[in-house]
Amino acid sequence: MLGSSEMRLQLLRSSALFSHLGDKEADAILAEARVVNYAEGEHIFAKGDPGNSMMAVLKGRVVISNPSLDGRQLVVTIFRESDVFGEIALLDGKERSADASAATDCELLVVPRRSLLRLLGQQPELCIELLVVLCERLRRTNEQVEDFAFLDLEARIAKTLLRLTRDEKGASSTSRLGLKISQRALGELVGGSRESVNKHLQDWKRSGIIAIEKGSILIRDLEALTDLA
Amino acid sequence: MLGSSEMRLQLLRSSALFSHLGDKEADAILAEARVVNYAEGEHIFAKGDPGNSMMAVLKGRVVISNPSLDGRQLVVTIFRESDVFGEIALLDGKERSADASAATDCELLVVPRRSLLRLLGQQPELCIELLVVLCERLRRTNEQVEDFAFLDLEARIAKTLLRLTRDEKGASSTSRLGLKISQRALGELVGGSRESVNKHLQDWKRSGIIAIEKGSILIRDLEALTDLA
DNA sequence: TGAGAGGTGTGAGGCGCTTCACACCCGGTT
DNA sequence: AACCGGGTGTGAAGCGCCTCACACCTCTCA
Repeated sequence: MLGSSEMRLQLLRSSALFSHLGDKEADAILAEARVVNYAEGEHIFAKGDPGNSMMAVLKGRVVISNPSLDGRQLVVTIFRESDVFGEIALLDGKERSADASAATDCELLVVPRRSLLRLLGQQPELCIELLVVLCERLRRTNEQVEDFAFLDLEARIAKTLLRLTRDEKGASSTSRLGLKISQRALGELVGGSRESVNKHLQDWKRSGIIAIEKGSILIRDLEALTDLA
Repeated sequence: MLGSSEMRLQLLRSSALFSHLGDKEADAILAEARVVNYAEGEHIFAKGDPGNSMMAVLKGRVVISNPSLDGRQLVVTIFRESDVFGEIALLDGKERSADASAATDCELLVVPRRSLLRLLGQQPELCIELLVVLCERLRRTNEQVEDFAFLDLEARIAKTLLRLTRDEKGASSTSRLGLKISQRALGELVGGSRESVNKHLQDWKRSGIIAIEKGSILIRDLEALTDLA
């Protein structure tokens, strides 16, 4: 893997958190960080584990989810290239607050606790950057609480459907508003059963709001969907 | 109000966020911060307002809540002496993410955005302190999402009842495990209707888990309540 | 003294969602 | 070929919670 260090530097820079780092600091991080690969479906860490590192996604997707006592899962977030996760446990030194596993084959940059803490003390810039990341996280999570408290399942499905297509479009400009996701996975995202998800999708199909073909969901009437959410 | 500046300094120091500040820095904050009083029930800020300040509670209680489209309220947190709130909007420069109003008469230290940002750049200590505060917030909010997704109303009521008594005991050591709160307010805390809250409380009263007297709730069987949550 | 406001207790009806059960379709395996 | 696992479509039954409606109690205030 010679010659890949410049590439890694680029990747590191592409993440919002590290974008303002100088060469020296970026090198310092890279020197102490490891690159780790995970295969699709592989476990990265579990809620309750000691959290002595932070990860940046270099490649692939990572699912963050919460397990319930009876084995169900609630998917909290899906992280992609240039996202950073696992900061919480790293910063306060407590347990990991959720499960993380690889949604696709992926490549992660693992930054150990000590390195990052030291750097934080020296780099107010980085520190503030991290504050902003946490703020975004907090806003997103607050919104989730609100959604669960105020919206019914139909609205929550509509909302996450819209969010997912927005995210997809931003990342890789897919030809159309098509979304490939299993209904069970959608259920885990919105906190509902697979069956209920299916019934709402069928309703929408009948009213022409969406179409379903080859296991992927096409949005036909974006406005109607926005109204539902 | 001459002579109160030392007192304010003490109060400032009592908050976790500012506990590690040197005299010089604390003075710097105090010089630019204002002390503002709010009467019980008074509005402090509303979701969507521009957020150009952060507050520390010197005295009293502040309720943070989210409004729904149909006028209901979900109470997210209750802050008390030495807590800090409103950091999110301050840090990322966006709108306030929730409503804040005075649950009791209270006295707040209002730190303007510019002062704090400047200080953050100079004081890595403070910055890291703030990171920890945000982490705690995030853990708490994540837990709320989980609760809404996995627990039924009964369990949520039990859980917040326990949390409230714990918080009370920590602050002012009340003689017994008594908790004075209206059932409507409890409903807003757990995301349920006043009637449903009442029914569960009645159930518990019948089974001897709690007692209700003079509009305040006594916990009789703490263990049973813990099992429910 | 009587009226009104705010908190509490309780039942009836209804809606949304879950669970269970079963049928179907498709792609890969043996 | 027969077979499986995983994703999908659909109905029946049941439960939890909400809304509505109404009664009662207590405190405050005119």
